Amino acid sequence: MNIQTFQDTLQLFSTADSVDEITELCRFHCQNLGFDNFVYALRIPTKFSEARVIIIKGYPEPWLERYWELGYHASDPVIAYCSQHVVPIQWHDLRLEKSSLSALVMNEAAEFGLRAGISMPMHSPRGELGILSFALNQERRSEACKISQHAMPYVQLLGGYVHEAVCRVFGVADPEDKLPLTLREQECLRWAADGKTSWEISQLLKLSERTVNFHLNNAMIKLDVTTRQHAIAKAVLRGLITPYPF
Amino acid sequence: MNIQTFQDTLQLFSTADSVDEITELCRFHCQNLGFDNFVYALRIPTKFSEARVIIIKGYPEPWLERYWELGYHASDPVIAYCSQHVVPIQWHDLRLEKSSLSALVMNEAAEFGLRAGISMPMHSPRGELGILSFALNQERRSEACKISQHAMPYVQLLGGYVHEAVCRVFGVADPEDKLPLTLREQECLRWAADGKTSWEISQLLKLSERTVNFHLNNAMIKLDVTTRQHAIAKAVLRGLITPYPF
DNA sequence: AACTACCCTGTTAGATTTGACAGCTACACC
DNA sequence: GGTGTAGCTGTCAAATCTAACAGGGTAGTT
Repeated sequence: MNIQTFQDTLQLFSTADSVDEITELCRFHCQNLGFDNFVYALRIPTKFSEARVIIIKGYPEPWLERYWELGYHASDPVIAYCSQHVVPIQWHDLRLEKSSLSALVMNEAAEFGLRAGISMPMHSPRGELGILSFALNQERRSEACKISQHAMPYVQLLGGYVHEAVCRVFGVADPEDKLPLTLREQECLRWAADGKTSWEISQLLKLSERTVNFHLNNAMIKLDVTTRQHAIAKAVLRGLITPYPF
Repeated sequence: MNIQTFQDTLQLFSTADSVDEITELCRFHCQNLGFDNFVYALRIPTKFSEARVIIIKGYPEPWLERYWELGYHASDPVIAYCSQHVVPIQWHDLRLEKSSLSALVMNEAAEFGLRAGISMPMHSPRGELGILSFALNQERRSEACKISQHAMPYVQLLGGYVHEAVCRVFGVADPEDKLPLTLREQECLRWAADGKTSWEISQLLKLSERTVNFHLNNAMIKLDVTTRQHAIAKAVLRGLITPYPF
């Protein structure tokens, strides 16, 4: 299939309005590109509770179950890569340290028939992270490389359209409650995330130390947490604050 | 140029390490795709409501000047579209209301030789927004449509690589070479980011409270900070830890 | 005038973290 | 055997944060 024809099929995602339709389209492209399995996972930072995860399944069910049960998402090198980049990666290009948790996850995946593959990260405006992956149960390494290499541009293109379709179907585009934090709360949090103590922040903002604690406390209440660490992790993850240099 | 050859040329962005190199590569692709002008703009959120903007120029200078002077970015329909989407748009597909500010901007752009075009939005992990645009000074509308249509997939692919290159060159979110946190350090940090106290973490990991503090202290030393908050902000921003589902 | 949202400040007690002093085991590598 | 790295545990004092009790203000809306 040449690129223009491929591009035309992508328009189908614009009209898909159910999970099943999207799944079918993905399955089609998966086969078409010569892969055995696919999965698309979307992480949506939610209000004050935890993140919400949506999955379009085309992976072996036993693996997905094991994956979530053992919390492999925390060590998955693909997720680590995707949360930092915007272009696709072939799994064999991931730099893994031997006998690391990351390597363990990848090895176990291989046992479930996910031996090689390619993943495309998608970031959207409100911090959503989507990952579209295609996998091969291919023994021969050179063959797998060839297929992955060839699929690179197609997967990158697909990523955007799958992402938009899923976001649309699940109504992710809610612009509501964008900034639950007031200006002062953001300022104080940002400095706290920069390692400043309450007293130091009070000097920076020319406030009393009590006021700084007041704002930070309000921020913690709004974020539904009880420590500054948790508040900062949450705020950073959903882009509510952007700590300075580093 | 077929898609595989095109994909190969994209790898050049990975090694570009100056604005000039990136500009040259963009200029090449601009001509190659049949366009007259291009521009890539990257908006990096810094403080609250403030932002840093980086521009790779391939647009008529007088237009860029006028654009910034009159604050057109506030009414630019391309920016409005790009801040909400992840797939490219052909300008003539933008829904404009007559005699709106948006229409005014587009009309004026046309007077500067930017009559038709296509733009690709790029969002990255920490809220950066990149927009890669190619423009045509083409009188005949049908001709322009054809070129834009054909360029769609190429521009979408280009977007990711230009974006990564610019972010790398300007040190946006540069992880200054991964600091290796040990397994235990990551675990402790992850739980701390989830609002757990040292004692709670010790129960979760079946360690003594002292040991948890020991690991967290080591993590803080490696990250060159003096508080847990700072350590967590840094680790989260660099993707060293992933506190939430995922 | 009442209500709301945001901002500012004070005190106190108890929990938690930070930084310093110690010491121990296990494994890999040269 | 020595060296390095990673992991584990202890005590103690000072710094810092959390949570609770207070109180004050401005500005804009209904």
